Amino acid sequence: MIQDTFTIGRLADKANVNIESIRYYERVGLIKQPRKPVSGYRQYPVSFIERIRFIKQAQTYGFNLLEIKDLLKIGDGNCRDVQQKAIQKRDQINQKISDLKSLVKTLDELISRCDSTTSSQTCPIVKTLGQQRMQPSIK
Amino acid sequence: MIQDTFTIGRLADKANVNIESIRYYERVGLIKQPRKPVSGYRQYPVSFIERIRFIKQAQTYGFNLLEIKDLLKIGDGNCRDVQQKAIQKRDQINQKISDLKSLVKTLDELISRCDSTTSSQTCPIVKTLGQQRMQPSIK
DNA sequence: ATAAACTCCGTACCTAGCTACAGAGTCAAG
DNA sequence: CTTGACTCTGTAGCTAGGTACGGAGTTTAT
Repeated sequence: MIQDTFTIGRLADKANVNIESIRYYERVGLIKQPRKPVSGYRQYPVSFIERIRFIKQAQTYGFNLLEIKDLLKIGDGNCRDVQQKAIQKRDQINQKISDLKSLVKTLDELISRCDSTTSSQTCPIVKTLGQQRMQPSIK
Repeated sequence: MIQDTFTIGRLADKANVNIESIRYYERVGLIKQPRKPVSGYRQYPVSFIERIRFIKQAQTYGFNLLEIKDLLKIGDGNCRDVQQKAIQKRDQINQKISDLKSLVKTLDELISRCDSTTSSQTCPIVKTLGQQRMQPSIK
């Protein structure tokens, strides 16, 4: 018989998070409580593994749980309501990408020529991103 | 006469952060205490504006203060010691970029065709990043 | 059929990253 | 030369995002 649902412990294991984190995500509305049939034990379908991994990944890109909630909502079906939000998110992410690219470029330069030039007075990494731009932080 | 140093309040203003944050960054070693001549008031050179903005920007890309400290250290001169670290950082950031690109791609698709297709059972955004990869989180 | 392992809920605790406050000293405009 | 704004240090408090714990019920391996 194929295992098609997981208990919370198995899920936590598969998604590589703490059990308590899962219950926390449920509490704050990032995942909804699955059915709890017989005993009261949560029965998670496999899809939850991906969803939780997504949450974890997205965090490392600088999204907070509220923003992640938005992203998940966009993916969760009725995107007509959130199309505008999707566009904003996309633009925001594109901005991140281009900033990160400048950072990589600077790192590359530093990596390849830090043998020759010693101690430049001005820090090039900081200069890369330190300019005023202040994206309006979509909420 | 040209204004070439700032008090903490002016700096906070220019860099668009709270005064207390600046003192906090000092405490945790992200910026070093500038000279405090006459009165004990901190005198910041202009370069600190960029530095603090950099810290703020970097945070929005998912770097924590420790990682930002590393990045700043790389930029701060003797990069011979930290060249290896720079390479790791670059690779880590490149990974972020490519993940974010997939996310943008998915968002684009959703944006353009969510009018036609209604309610796909599987969430494509989650699928994009939810796969196991687990970059080893350089420390 | 019982012990070990798992889960339940609620609440309390923890760390990172700020942010506020108190009480005292300093500066600058009128 | 005073009054209001600014800064000092030190310490306390706050929010987000978890993490741990206690006491009770459930499941499973033997």
